[in-house]
Amino acid sequence: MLTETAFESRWSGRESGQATRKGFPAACNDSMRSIELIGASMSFRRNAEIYGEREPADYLYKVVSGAARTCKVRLDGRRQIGAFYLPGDIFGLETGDEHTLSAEAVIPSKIVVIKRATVISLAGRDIDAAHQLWTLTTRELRRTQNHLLFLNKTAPERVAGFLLEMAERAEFEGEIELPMPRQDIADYLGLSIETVSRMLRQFENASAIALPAPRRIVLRKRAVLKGLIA
Amino acid sequence: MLTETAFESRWSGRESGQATRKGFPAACNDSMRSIELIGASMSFRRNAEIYGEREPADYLYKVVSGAARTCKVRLDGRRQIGAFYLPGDIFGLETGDEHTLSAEAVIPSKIVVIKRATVISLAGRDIDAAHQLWTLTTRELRRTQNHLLFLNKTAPERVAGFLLEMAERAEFEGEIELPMPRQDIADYLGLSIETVSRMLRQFENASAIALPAPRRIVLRKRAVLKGLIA
DNA sequence: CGACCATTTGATATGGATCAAGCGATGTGG
DNA sequence: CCACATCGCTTGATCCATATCAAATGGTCG
Repeated sequence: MLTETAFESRWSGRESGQATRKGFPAACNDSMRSIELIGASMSFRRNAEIYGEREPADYLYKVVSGAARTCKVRLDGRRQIGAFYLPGDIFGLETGDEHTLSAEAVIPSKIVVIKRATVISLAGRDIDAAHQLWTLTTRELRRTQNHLLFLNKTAPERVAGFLLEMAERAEFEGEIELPMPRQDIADYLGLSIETVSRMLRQFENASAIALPAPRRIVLRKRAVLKGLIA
Repeated sequence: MLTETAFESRWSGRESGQATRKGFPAACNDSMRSIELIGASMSFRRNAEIYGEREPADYLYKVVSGAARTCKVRLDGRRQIGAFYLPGDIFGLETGDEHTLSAEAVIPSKIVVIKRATVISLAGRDIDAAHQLWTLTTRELRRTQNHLLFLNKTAPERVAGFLLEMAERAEFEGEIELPMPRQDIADYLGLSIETVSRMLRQFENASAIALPAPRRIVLRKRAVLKGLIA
């Protein structure tokens, strides 16, 4: 099956020529391109830790293939996911000297790593690099603010918002391949997996989406979802 | 009464020599000091809008006295407060070309305003200015991430976290003068005013705090509050 | 085929919202 | 100087959205 093959090549680790992703500001794929030149490429297995909370923030990371998440786990086991990073996205700059969140591979992933000091020292000499670094940070800030905003919405609003966000970042708008399990979505949205599941079912019953497989979501009526996010 | 006088001078608009605030990284009061030199000072009445959502983000702002909040109001009237800014804090850089949140004065406030283009062009020439701009953005990002983290906690955790955060920024740790009404706290924490009120009462019953006046909070047992935030 | 894991589905519990007074300051006009 | 209105806050009673608990189902891989 054609789509299944695409899915496999994109998410399962046998990445064949990391696809250029659509619907993404050019700057994001292009800025800090130098990272790929100077950085080292590393592979991570599913759920492998990329860095831990409180570890010194010595590196920046760029997703080549696969997907990463940042998160904070609390004593009682509750977990908040800070963000998901897809191919082309850069992460690890969220902080001062040490990481405030840990990072893990959602699925088998290739990540390019570069010393933070190199970037910062480059930014100290090259005004363009400095500007790129700032742009990147600003983008991260906007994303975080946006995330913050949906945490005081209702469950349907959160899930609809998540789907629309993923659709914008997806290779083909209108069809989403989710790299992450329901638990990750739940922890990102501050809901239980059961509620996430029920909301998806509800959207499907309203024929706003179709669910050919748990990790595959087809957006049928974008307007219905948009109407939900208030 | 001594403390009452301090309160008045700080929050009521007859600001006498904006106090240097304690417990705050030096960089925060010092960075972008130039703003005060080149910027224009403006006064805002209580609840006056400083800028609106979707307005072009042409300026940066620094609180001289008083307090500001950023927020987003939804169709149904629900409101999420993004952050509070106290004297010395800079805001308005959260975004790209237009503000994603609006900003208002919490109480009568003096705000210094500087053209964003000026700052950005300065940063384009001066590597130090660029670095300061980046530092400021990073700090904002960290604050936002931290805020994000408490939105999936329980009500007591959120309120305790808020008190500890305010205490750290307060002039005198151990005694907090809140510039904002309960509704603002509720909208910042994603709770109802009733719940905020009940949590405060609960902390008072546990003698973790004292409430000599609604806007005045004395921290008696910091450890109890810290224990609550999990 | 069988075991395991992720997901879905159903039943019940609960934290916090909402609804509805009451209360205490602050300010205003008589 | 005091009655009274107003506003912000608190308190109590009830309700509801979502969590939690408990199976059942389905998909994947050895």
